[in-house]
Amino acid sequence: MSTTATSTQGMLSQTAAPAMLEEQNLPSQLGFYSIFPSGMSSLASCSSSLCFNQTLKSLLTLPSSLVSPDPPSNSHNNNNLTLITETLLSSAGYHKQRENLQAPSELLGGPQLLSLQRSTPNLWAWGELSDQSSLIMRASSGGGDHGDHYHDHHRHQSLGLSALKMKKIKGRRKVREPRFCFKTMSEVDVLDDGYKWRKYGQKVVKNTQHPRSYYRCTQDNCRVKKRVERLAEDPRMVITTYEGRHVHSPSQDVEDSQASSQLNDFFW
DNA sequence: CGCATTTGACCTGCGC
DNA sequence: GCGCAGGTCAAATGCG
Repeated sequence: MSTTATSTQGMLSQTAAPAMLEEQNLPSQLGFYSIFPSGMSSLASCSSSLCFNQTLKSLLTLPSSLVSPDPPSNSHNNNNLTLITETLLSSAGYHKQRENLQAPSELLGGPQLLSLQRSTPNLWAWGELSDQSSLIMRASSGGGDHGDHYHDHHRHQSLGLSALKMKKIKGRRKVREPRFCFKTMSEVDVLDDGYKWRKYGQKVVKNTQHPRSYYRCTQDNCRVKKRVERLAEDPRMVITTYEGRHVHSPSQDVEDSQASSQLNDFFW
């Protein structure tokens, strides 16, 4: 089902034209940011893939210190994405417009190219990994999800980790990598973001027509994952959720790597 | 033949 | 405690 988008290799330069950014209310109680490059207020005026690439690559090349405070000062108030968007947009010449919040129906029906979503409230706090067992977990999994935890469990058992210690690990709240979402209008599911991904699962989510696909970065030691699904209310919209930070620069064609090298000094 | 994808099974978390 | 749903694994399969 998934196909790779034709590669559009435009980088968003530091002098990019300003855009409008709107925060909108959704039924999910999550804040969505929609980015409209200047002069491109409708889908017809811009290739969605191009817009996606431009903005996403800029996001992916932000200094990690700006992307994710580690740990965040308030684990119950995840503002990582807000920080991402505001920092990125100001540095890239975008500006934000909070006025005229749109209703959900307008959001779904209106012209939009790409949006960012705040991470869900991160109840799996960052700041609580301070003891030895937690450090083991983090070092081995990179602070992974429950799947990594599951394998860490077996790994630790094989290494002879005491049952008491395992119980201590299991009793801890897990750590989640920083996450953010893009909502893109696109015919293809997997948009080119400069990184190479391997699909490791697909799941039909309840009450949705379209399956959710799970991808993992193919780079060794890079544990970044992404989920790709189509919006139930509007199958034209693709929701891409990134989790984690890349520990390498994007794998790209020669000409593209040259074009993007300026911003790839910082990667995650 | 090697690598990517598919897909059923399994595990964990969460709500009731 | 139980059942459900989401997320991941890994063997099977497909493809270049």
